[in-house]
Amino acid sequence: MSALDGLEVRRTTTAQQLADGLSERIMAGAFGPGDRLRESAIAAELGVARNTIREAVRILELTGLVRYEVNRGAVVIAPTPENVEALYTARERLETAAAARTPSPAQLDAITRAFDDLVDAAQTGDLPAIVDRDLAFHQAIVAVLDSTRLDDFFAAMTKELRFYLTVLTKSETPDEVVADHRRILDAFLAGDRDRAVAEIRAHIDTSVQQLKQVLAERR
Amino acid sequence: MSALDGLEVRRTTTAQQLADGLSERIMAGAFGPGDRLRESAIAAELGVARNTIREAVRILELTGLVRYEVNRGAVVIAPTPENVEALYTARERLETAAAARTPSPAQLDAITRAFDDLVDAAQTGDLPAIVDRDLAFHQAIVAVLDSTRLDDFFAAMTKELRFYLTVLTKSETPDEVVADHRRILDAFLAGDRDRAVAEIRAHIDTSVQQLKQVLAERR
DNA sequence: ACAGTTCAACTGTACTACAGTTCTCTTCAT
DNA sequence: ATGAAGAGAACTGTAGTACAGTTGAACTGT
Repeated sequence: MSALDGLEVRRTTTAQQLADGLSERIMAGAFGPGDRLRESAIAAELGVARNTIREAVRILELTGLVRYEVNRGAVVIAPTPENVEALYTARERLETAAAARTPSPAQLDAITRAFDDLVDAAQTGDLPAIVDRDLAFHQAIVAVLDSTRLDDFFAAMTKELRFYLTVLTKSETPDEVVADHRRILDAFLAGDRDRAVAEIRAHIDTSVQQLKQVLAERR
Repeated sequence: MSALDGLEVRRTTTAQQLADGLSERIMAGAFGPGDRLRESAIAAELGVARNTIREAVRILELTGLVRYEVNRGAVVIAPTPENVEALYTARERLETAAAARTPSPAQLDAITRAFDDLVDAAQTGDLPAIVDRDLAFHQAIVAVLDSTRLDDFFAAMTKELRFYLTVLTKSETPDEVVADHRRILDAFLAGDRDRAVAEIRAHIDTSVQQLKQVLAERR
């Protein structure tokens, strides 16, 4: 602990900060799926130049929350059925691949802790927190793959998914969520890799079915 | 075949075209690892405005060929040992996960064709072509995962890797390359998933060792 | 060889401008 | 009412200029 801890000149650009801020607001629902991000409006409101906003939005594109359409600018991604399907397929592949491996004690510990956190959140009933912990649990599973690149990739998908979930609010009760994940955790703790794979597959399958139903109803 | 085939108004932006062009040039070695992309120079040379170049480079960042450093601008990625290691680890996880699945006949066919292409290239001895076909073979393996998102992710890594390989020129002979891949293909064709996984693991392992050695010698 | 200084080059950001595209609203014909 | 058409507003994509702050490299004195 040095005497200079915490002292740090701003080691970031305005555009980066704007990207972070915009990201937060989008995740919080200030912009819905499919909404356009109008540059001049945002620039005026935040008191920065339009090209700076443009850069910020390009940075946002990196995280996958928006995509560019020619002559229409940045558009917030929308949960189309195909998109949701593709997202969950990728998740399933990664998580089952992870479950097929033998986790290190530390990794097993991290998964267990993530589960405990989920249980805590479920008891309070705080829905956004539950979603957060749910996704963190799965991130801990993917970490068993021991690959930072895959961790990052999964984290990006998680961000996208969390956004969809805030929009779609799926219907499972907290108790069901906990029960689902407990089965997965048990399989891991028992060292039964086949069962872990199967549980994860089942869990993701029901999740995607639910989501697709919510999507269909929204029409 | 309509009378209007091929007629297409440019459905892309200048920045996108610039990004594509720059990407090509980087892949071709016009910029080496660690080189900075100087905005004003490029803008002047190509006759576009600097902010357009900036956008182009931000788009480039999406594909992973450059990354931004504060107050230094865009820098071409460099093959550090950690980076190469991380890349190959992610590859190994994805490819072995794919090999653990049962490929559809079409997928098996695609893998076989990719191998044949590799053999053709090896016979001509055209090194860049060999690298291309090599990577295409592995892309075909990952396709067994049946996930477009993972396909895209792998393709992005492939782009990065191809860039490194053009810089590093590893030492395997074409014959060795073909032999290596033939073993993998055989395991797939035999439907022996365990052997396929093992062969892939071995192949990637030797690749990464070779690359790391080349890296060490370059110092 | 080394620390300090200086200066040119470059990035990050702001502001202005304008052509071309998309969106919206109104008008007109069915 | 409904839909087609057209006009105008709003917005994006791009160009160009400007300037403060940072970085890197040459230069200086030690």
